[in-house]
Parts: sequence; structure tokens; C-alpha cells
Amino acid sequence: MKFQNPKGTRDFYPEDMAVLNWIMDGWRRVSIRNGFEEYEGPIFEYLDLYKAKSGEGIVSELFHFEDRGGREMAIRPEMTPTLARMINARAQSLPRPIKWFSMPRLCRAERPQRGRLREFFQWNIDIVGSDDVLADAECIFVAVDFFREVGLTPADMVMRINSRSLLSSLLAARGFEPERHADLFVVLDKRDKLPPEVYAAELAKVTRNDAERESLNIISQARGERGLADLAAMAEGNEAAGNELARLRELFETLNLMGVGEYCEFDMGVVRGLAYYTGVVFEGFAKGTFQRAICGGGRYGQLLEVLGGPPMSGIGFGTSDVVILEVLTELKRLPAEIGAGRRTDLFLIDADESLFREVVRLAAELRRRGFCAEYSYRRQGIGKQFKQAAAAHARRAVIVGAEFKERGVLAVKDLGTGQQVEISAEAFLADPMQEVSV
RNA sequence: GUGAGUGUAGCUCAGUUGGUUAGAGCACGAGGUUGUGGUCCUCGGGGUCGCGGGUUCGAGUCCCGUCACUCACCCCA
Repeated sequence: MKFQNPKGTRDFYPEDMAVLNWIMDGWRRVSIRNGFEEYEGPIFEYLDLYKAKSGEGIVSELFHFEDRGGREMAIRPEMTPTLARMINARAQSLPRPIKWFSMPRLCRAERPQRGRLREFFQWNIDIVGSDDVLADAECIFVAVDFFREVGLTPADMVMRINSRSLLSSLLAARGFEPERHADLFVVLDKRDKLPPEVYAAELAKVTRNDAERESLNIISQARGERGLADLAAMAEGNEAAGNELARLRELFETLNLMGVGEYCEFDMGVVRGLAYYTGVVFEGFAKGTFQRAICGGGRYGQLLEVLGGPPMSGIGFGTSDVVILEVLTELKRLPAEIGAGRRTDLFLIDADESLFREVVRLAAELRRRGFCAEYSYRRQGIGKQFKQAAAAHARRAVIVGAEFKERGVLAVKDLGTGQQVEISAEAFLADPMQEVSV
């Protein structure tokens, strides 16, 4: 019986693992240099944790099971509930702002498609316990910092930024009751994601007349500097909207100051589907055929409270290895040297079988000193051993030959330059990777 | 859960109106040069043509079903 990997999962062969590690090393490096600390939680939680955050509907989208005690468990489909649970447990004693990141492996029971699998790694950044606009700016900066790090320029991608609280105050001023905002958000979020006629139909469902639709169209079309100016005119005499606009302007000024203004753009069309966002929301989009958001995040005001914690606001974002891989592959930004295989420092070769014991001894000694040293398991001609050295991408070949027995010297060859020198075993061991020049 | 497309070797693909033991390149393995390497030469392993049924003297090829994968919808990283 032959088995295959479960639907929507991936096997990471060494060359794939090298790419995944490259991505995740980048996530960790960028997180740490921006002042975030890594955390991790259990890979499964009580199902109720996710129900509390997202409602009953979430159950069909995740993998769940019953443990032997009859408890309903779920494999984590996202990290935020775990984060909230962990922070809530120590809410009184953690210094703020809390700047944490994680790279959890998540599972969702969805139908796999481009950029969406059933199992993936997600990079999460969160700043909890601060309402400061600096936290908003920093969160967006971290996302851009990573994308810039892997070679994306403002010509390759854009971060579209909006504020739900601004949108809410504008809607309220136009006579949309607050209790309707959540439904309106869901539809407005699809402005650019649905064909125009489908979008129009969705819009019709949540509006009462043409005047309302007209208002929504005017508001949601706002984009860029000009859009902000239009909204400012619209918000005159509306104190709440005025305050939100001022905050948004401060956010963009800060992003400019941070040197990532070129990546960022105001866009009223970005609303995000998730219900719990209350303030700034943003999504990254790449140029090319991958039309989905490559990262997304926003400010959540009551999330911790909903999960039994104190009233504390936070802002965070997430992206996954699947979308990063998709975009970097399409834009050809994956460095070619990734996945080139193991990098052997030294490949030891014996000139004849009687010297093999020296090869084993020397290799073990080199390994103890931290070098990657290899040799062939098979006793065969020097030519074959060199072939293996090349296949292992070794940087140096070291021949243990008759001259070692006679004079204690080794032949060290740089497999990149082809240069080869004789050197005493002592001098070699003192600096095994020393320059090889004739 | 709904719709569309695709299934021949590990990968990329050939396979003539149905006609003998289904092929190539790459990859993989073994040899060739017996103190010098990824290029070269020779040989080799590997496929119940996704699976099941039907039509036919005969099916990789035609028909039906089924499964898997891919893409799109819902949702979202």
C-alpha cells in the first residue's frame, strides 16, 4: 500500500526545507531587529477558545477532535486566540507595550487553492497594550521591512491602509446606524475582490436606497492623497471623523519618516473581512498574477476582553509561507543559491585503503572543531572520491596520501579555484579553512 | 459544500485514423580514466499508461463511472 501526503499538506524535502528556513530565518531576523520577542503555544487548544473569538461558524473551517476525556479540541487555525489567552493570563505583570512574534504551523479545513493550503506557517507580529499611533506605524513598518528585505520594491507591491473607525464615523454621519456597520464592512471589503456586477448586487442587499449606495460609493472610492483630502472636506463639522483623519495623517507621516512611505497608500476599499478589527486595517498586495493579499492586519480593540482579559487594545498582522513563496517565485526573487544542498567545508580523500583510518580520525577531529567534514563510505579511486567531493559541494578536498605517512603533510585543494598546496597536518589543523594559494 | 480543467517513469513530456514486449531528455544507480573533481562515454533500475467497468479480435488511445490533483466560489495567511 502506497500512501500520499494528506490533501493540502506539503512534504518538505531538503531543498524545500532550505527555502522554508530561508523565509523563516528572515521573519525571525526582522522581528528581532524591530524589538519583538518570540513566543509559542500549543498546537491544539480547546475548541471553545476559537468559538469564543469567531462564533460557531469557525467549527467547519478547522480540524477538531475529542480527546479521551470527551473534551472538544481543535488544531489551531490561527495564533491570535492563543496569544490573547497567554497575555490575559499574565496581563497584570507583563511590561507594556507587549511586542511579541511567532511563526506557528497552522491548519484549516479548507479546500486548497493557489496560496491557500490546509497546513502552513504563519508569521504573526503583535503589539499589545498601546493605543499609540506609533504602534500602528511600527507594525506596518515591520511588514514592509521584511518584504523590502527579500527584494520587493514599491514597484512590486503596495500596502493599502485604511481606518475602520474613520469609516465608521463617516458612515454614522451619513445616517448609517452603527449596528449596520459590521454588515457594510463585509461588503465594502469586496469592492476590488468581486466583479462589479456581483459587488453591486451584494451592496444592494445591505442598503435601502440609491442615496445610501451613492454615499457608500463616494466614501469607499477614496484613495491616496486626493482621497484623504476629499474625505477631509466631507468630514468638516464631524468631530469624530476629523479626529480619525488626523490620526491617519499622523500614521502616514510616521511611515514617511521611517522611509517606507513609498510602499504605503491610503485606500478606503481595504476593510478586511475579520469582524474584530476596530481601528487601522491594512493589506499588502503584490504586482503580478497573484491577486490575493500577501499580508494583512489591523488594530483590535476588544479582542482580549472578549476572551476574558482586561480592556486592552492591540495591533498585529500575519502572512504565510505559502503566499510569500507564491509571490517571490513569480517575481523571481528567490535567491538561486537556496536549496543548493548541504555545504561541506572539507572532503577527506584517501590515496589508498591503508590510509582510510587516518581519514576517519581526521574527519572526526574536524567535526569536533565545528567544521563540516565528510568522506566516502566506499574505498575507491581518488577520481571517484573527488566526484563525491564535488557532489557534496565541498569547498576543500584534503588528500591523505603516502606523503602523510612519510612526511606528515596533507594535500589541500580549493575546489573553487583548483589551487592545491601541501601543508603539514599541524598547520592544517590550526586553521583548516585557510587560504589555499600556490 | 458548488463549478471548471488535467491525469503516461521521481520531473518535463512524446506516443500517428485503436494494432506486437509503451519511448525520450533530465534525475538516480553502476562501470570506464587505477594520485585529482560537477562537463564526457557505456550500461542499468524504475511505469498494472490514476483506478474500475464497458465497446472491440485488440484500448495509453473511444464511452461511462470513480478517485486524485489544479484553478475559481465561500472564508481567509
